[in-house]
Amino acid sequence: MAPVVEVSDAGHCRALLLELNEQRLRGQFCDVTIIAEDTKFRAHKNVLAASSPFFKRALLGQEPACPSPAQVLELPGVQAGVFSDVLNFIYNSRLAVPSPAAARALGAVGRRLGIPSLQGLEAGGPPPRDMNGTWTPPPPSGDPRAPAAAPVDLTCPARPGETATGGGESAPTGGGDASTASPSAVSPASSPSSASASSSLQCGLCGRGFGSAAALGFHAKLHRGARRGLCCRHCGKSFIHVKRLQTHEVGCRDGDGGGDDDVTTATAVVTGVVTTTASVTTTTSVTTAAAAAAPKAAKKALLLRHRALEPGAAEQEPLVKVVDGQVLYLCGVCQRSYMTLSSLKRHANVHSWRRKYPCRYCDKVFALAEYRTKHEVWHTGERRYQCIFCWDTFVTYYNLKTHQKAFHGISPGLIASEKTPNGGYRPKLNALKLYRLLPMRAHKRPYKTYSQGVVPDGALPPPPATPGDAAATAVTTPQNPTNGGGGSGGGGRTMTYVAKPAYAGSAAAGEGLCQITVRIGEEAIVKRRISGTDLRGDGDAEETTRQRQRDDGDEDSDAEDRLWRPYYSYKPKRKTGGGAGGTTPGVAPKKPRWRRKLRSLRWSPGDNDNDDDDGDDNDDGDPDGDRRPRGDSARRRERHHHPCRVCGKSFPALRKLRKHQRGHEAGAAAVTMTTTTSTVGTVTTTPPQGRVGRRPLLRFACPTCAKGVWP
DNA sequence: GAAATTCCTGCCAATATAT
DNA sequence: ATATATTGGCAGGAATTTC
Ligand SMILES: [Zn+2]
Ligand SMILES: [Zn+2]
Ligand SMILES: [Zn+2]
Repeated sequence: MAPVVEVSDAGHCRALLLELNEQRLRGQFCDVTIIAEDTKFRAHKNVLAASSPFFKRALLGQEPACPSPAQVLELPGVQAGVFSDVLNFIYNSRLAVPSPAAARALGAVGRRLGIPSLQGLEAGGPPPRDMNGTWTPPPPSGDPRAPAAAPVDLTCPARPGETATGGGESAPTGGGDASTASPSAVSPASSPSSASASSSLQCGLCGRGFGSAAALGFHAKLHRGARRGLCCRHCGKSFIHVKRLQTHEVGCRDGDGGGDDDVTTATAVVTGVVTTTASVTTTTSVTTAAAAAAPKAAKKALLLRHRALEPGAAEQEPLVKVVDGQVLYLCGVCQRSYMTLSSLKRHANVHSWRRKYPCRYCDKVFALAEYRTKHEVWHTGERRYQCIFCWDTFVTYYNLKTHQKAFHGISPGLIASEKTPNGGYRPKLNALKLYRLLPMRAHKRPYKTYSQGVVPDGALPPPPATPGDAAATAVTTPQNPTNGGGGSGGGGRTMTYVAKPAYAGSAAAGEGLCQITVRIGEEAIVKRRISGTDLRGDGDAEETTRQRQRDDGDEDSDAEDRLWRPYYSYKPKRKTGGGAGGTTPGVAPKKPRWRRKLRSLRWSPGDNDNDDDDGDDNDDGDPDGDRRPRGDSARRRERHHHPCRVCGKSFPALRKLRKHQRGHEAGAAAVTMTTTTSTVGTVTTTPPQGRVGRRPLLRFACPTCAKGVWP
């Protein structure tokens, strides 16, 4: 039967797409993150899946590279700027491509994503019709051919066979809306052909004409940041936040009048600072010849700072000075000095951000690989730090140390290594490790290549291992093979460390709850004695650990190696006067370091929870004004977790936990301990039955496989 | 103000690249 | 194959943030 009224809105599709794009740009309802290079793009799964068979498959978890439905999808080998264009096309059904090279890049990505309209851009060849959606590695990119072409205006043509009411089996592409009518029929943005006619509403960048100021405004917005890599128009520095890019561009434009000889000015300023700093000691030489030029105005300094932020500037030839025969490498941006060139180069990245290290699990990006690694444990919850007294495991070194201080009375200074005035690590010669560092369970990323291009981080790893479920077979290469014992200790020394009772008054007064005997030499022996309260007769659990050579790449022996991992590292002792004082003796008074921490966290577009915070233009010296938002939920969960070792009750703060535990101490006279026995090779273990002063079983971590539940 | 988290840097093993 | 260069993990204190 015929409908009474038929409603149709020719502009509906266009309006819908406009709104979707607005939402994307605001980060609203975004439910997927796409990573291209090191830039993360928030988008809508629906839209992506409707536009690209590859995305459809990947987001359904049907891609080989992505076997499970993903919230985060990485596109190895796709340039961020190119993918930004792809996204813009998907969400706008049109795109202005500025150059033939860009068109080719766009076409290549379009082909791999299976977006028909983009495929045709690639190298002029006929677009491959069938796209199975499988992600293929990027072809070697050096294609110098340059088919001449004016900036391509790519407007998604109507799909053949599509009707105005849609209804194709596959969802329409991002440009599908345009298919409802010919593009020229859509009201707000008219066709490019008609565009040039109305010069009043014409985009100054691409020449496209628009039917309304609003449409033009919207279009212009896409040009501005359009998330197309978010690069500064003046210097090319890339950003993740539009606001930061805009702020930067203002300063960048202002500074650009400075001319080209600013580099020498820069070095002059730098060396000026150097002499000031080094005047205390004896500065012998400063390379990087720079005639002392008159320092310019603050604007110049700003420019200098900005120049230093340019890609590559921070990595340029290092300033070197020699102080007391010691070569120091100076950062040209912040004038910090480093003992090693590699330290300087590593540091330089916090200025240049040439390499970026995005978190696998969230939108954070880091300037150092190590920062990222440390951050990611908050997602995985992996507990690698294991106390050798109680075998409890901890996520961070800090947690371990806090635990050992609180529960075993170990003062950190007693075993701490020396630090250089710069804060660098200088291992104590006889540093005893009273903990054990379990190997990382996360799949190790390949090292970044030398070339400046950032190596894609590879396909996403398998779903994050939950703290309890990783088997020992997942162990990667053992780390930190501090093989000091073999060298010097052949004779075998015995050291005894007596730890205090876990709680005052819990064990017999004055008697150690734990006693560990460490024999140093070829064969390491760790004795663990639980005095007084031991239920097992002699109360002596002994472990023998032998240093072994690593078998690279052998998974099985890796897993086994874990059992063999020495409990400590030994290095020949260097006498320090101190002793039991607690504070590290013999440590030279540290040079006060009034240096700011350089923010290395960045936030991706679409992470709109933080956009409000970004608005602050406080000039705190932070180049990008990054501010860490109010905390990450996962981290909060972690830090709010302070379970009582007696009853297991959790407390948000350690203070409250301690207060609570004092209540236990009154009745702690009857503390009972079981012996935990390990024999190398078979690892027989006595579960902590009825043990007081331990977490409940569920929280007990296996010392060998770090499983959360005791077998 | 204390606790927790992040930043930092010397050192060095692991890895990438050059020869 | 070896030699050299670079990357990243680590300790543990400083700086900063959070409670
Ligand atoms: Zn610097
Ligand atoms: Zn993260
Ligand atoms: Zn412990």
